[in-house]
Amino acid sequence: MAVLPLAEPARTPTPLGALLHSFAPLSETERRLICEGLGEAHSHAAGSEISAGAPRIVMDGWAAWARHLSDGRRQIVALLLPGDPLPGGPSRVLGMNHVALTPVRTVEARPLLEAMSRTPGETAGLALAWSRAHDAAQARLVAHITRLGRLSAHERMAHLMVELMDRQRRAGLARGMLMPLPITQEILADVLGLSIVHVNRTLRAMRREGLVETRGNHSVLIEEERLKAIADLS
Amino acid sequence: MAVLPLAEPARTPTPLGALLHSFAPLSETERRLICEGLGEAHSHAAGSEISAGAPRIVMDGWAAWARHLSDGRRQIVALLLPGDPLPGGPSRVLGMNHVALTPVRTVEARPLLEAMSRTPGETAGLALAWSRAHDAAQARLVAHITRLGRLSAHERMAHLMVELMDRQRRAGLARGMLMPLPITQEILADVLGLSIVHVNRTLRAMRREGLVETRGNHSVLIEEERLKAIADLS
DNA sequence: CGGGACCTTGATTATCTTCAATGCTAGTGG
DNA sequence: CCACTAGCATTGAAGATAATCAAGGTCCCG
Repeated sequence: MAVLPLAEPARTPTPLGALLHSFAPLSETERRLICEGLGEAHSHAAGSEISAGAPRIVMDGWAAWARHLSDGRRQIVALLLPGDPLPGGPSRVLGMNHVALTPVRTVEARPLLEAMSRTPGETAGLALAWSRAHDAAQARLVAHITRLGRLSAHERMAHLMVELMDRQRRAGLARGMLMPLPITQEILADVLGLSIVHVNRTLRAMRREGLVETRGNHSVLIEEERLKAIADLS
Repeated sequence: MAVLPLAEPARTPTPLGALLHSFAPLSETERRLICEGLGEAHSHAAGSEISAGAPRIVMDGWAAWARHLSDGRRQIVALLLPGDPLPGGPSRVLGMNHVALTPVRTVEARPLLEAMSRTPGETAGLALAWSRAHDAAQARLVAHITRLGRLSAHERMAHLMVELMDRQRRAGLARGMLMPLPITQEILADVLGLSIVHVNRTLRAMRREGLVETRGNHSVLIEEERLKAIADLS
């Protein structure tokens, strides 16, 4: 049996690298840039607010972009998974803020962005991937609007599960039909615009139908094709 | 009585000019550019789809950015009012499309965009206004998510009325508390994620409370402050 | 072992949709 | 001028969906 070649150092593919690579093929140079050309890291406790003066990237854990109403209601506008950028600028506009949903580790994105603008010739693929990732984030906002406006609770849940599977598969975080889901039902409720009780009942019904299956430590196994059918996705 | 000075030709302020001016003060050169530097015009019949290969600007009438589900349900993601840009690129992504809700007149935006990149020195204010208008559109998407996810039917309607008043006031289309509302209740339902019947009942209740008052030809008079209070807006 | 965070469940109520008519108004062709 | 039609608004009744209220239950951790 041949010994596996070790000349190529085992480069642990980070979620950011995998995610960008899923949007456009990256050269060796670009992949190295993604692994090494990142700024200062920072850890955020679960539940803490992430003040984003400069653009950062989520490396580990889940965060969210949320809006609070004065009576305590909360709507999560977007979930931020490993590999996703945290918009850097006017986050405070309209009562929006970033929250760490689990313990989160982020890094500064500026060095990467500067490298991209400094040597555009060598980072064309990276720029394309970055731009496509941005478009995908925009498309997710639009999908979220449709989900909240026109889908029932079951459909919303199915739709979200499919979205999360796609995103985590791109980032190399899902294996087969199994993916992390490290958030509470209360957070799911704030994403889906439902009450926590109704999220619980919806999940119970879906478990009974064999659509999702909780697998210990904050992971779920999903029946992707059936969920897609329910969510009216191709 | 002094004769009004006529040296300055009466420049009818277009909605586009007024809207951009509301985001950043514009020089005389910039205002002239907005009036004269626009591309080919096109009319679209009510109900027709607007295929946007190149970026265009709505000059008159209301359009929408909509997504259709396979069973006929429809969600309007954004309303496009006079002065608003129609995103030019990947509109077909994810089953999205542009629809004229009333008879609509649009013009090509390219000449204006080219003028901005050709003479950046003379169009700094215009560029700032354009960028802020873009940010505002993004903020509206986020507000729409919160509206659909966490507000009741009454709150949604109030919130939308306040948004439409603000937008039309900026574009010079509202006078006092009176603004155009040239869309059917069915379209309102597709914006707000409600059934047409419930929109009707919600409007009736709001009329009875004196919050809105229909004024003939597709116009409404609103009690802005009370609506803001209902919608949890400052 | 106690406490806290999270999940689960039943009972009740509120909100919203669906179904089915009816009315209203403007445009159309005889 | 007048039926006639189409599109839109309105309303009642019934039913589905989701929220709220109120208890437990489970699990982990100090």
